[in-house]
Amino acid sequence: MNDDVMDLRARNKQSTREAISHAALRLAIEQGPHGLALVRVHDIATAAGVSPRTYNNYFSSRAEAICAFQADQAGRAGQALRSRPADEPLDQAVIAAMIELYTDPEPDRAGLRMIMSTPELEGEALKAFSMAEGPLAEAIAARTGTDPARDLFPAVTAAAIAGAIRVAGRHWLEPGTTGSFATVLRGALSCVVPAAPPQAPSPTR
Amino acid sequence: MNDDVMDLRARNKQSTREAISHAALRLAIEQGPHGLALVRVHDIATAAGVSPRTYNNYFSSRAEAICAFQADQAGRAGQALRSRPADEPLDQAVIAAMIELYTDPEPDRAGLRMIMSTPELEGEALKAFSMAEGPLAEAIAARTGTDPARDLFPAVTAAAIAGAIRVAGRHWLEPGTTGSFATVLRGALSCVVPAAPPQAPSPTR
DNA sequence: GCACTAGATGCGTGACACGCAAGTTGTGTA
DNA sequence: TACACAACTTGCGTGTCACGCATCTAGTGC
Repeated sequence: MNDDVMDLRARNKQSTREAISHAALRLAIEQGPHGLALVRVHDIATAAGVSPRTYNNYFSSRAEAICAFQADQAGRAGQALRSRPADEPLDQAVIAAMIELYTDPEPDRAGLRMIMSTPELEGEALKAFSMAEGPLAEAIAARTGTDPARDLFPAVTAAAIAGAIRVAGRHWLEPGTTGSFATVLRGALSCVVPAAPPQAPSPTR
Repeated sequence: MNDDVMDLRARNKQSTREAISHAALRLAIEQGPHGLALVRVHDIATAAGVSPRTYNNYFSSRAEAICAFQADQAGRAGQALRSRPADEPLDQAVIAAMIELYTDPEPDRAGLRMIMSTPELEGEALKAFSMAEGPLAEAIAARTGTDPARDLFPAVTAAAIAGAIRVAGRHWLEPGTTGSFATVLRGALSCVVPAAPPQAPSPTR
């Protein structure tokens, strides 16, 4: 996709981006879901070692900065699915790919709880998860030999996968839930991902 | 749910809310997806016949006001599913209920395009669609006799349904798509909603 | 008819996103 | 190595916004 060897510029850019989003998430966690308003842009920028103006060059809202990690991770979903062997059934490939992507390492409970149970972050969190949908749909279409422009199956399945991951996360955060995130995720995904697309493609036009 | 007879206060409140959200959506459509920033709070309030301060008593952001109709509609999804006969298979009930909810009347293309293809509105639009999930999950659990606290099936399916509706909307807006929204919606939903929950409930703990 | 309460409005404040222009640091070339 | 160019950072100024608070208005119930 892109060179393993990035420019110094690109690497600096990447690392300040990570510094900002990491600082934003850390400060948000410190204040908790009810004190989000207390996390000022100035604090995030200072904690990341940049000026407030630079923070705004990278993110146009606090929510975006806080959820950047989730968004980046979701953006890798398509690639994760493509890396599975082509002869694997769709459901098994999806489950294996998503478990690898989302449990290596096991998610940080505090961070996940922050972005998933803070009303002000809800929209941005949904946006982050939905970033997986486009690439996922393409990967599904490629794997199943369906034409995404004519058949809704890839896009719908991608949306269902993103939704299942979200639901799994929410459930995993509930008090009393034992078991690894991988187990929960497998259970959620197996509810909605078929082994193969339906024979009669859904008509679209 | 609530009395058919609302008091005058409640009716006024409801109509003010609708006036504001309607004005917000109308002005947004006038400016188009690329001119959203030109829609000022003051304009919305004036168009709705209230003061800017009152606008803020109802909505805490322009996006929220613009997407209020979608959010309200999504909030009725659970009720729509419950109104289907109890002996109908899950998939047929869901499809019938969602088609009734979302095609009576046929959606307004301009409005739907506005909220679904404007980046600044994306988060709020996703939030609006996701408002269907909670009630839908409860209705699904009730219909299938599953315990939502122990089985992920209802919540995952609800999320998949919301996602399918979203994808159907996006597809229906694409140029070159003929056919009613009902047709597209049926095709999308039939990709992910099973006739019955899987025999072995997904383990959750 | 009257006291009470929910909602509407005006004002003031703190924060934020972003355009602009200047300064700083990395890159490719002679 | 030196230099010209491009990318990135920063400070400043501006317009907008969300919201707390106090006040006024209109609907409700006795």
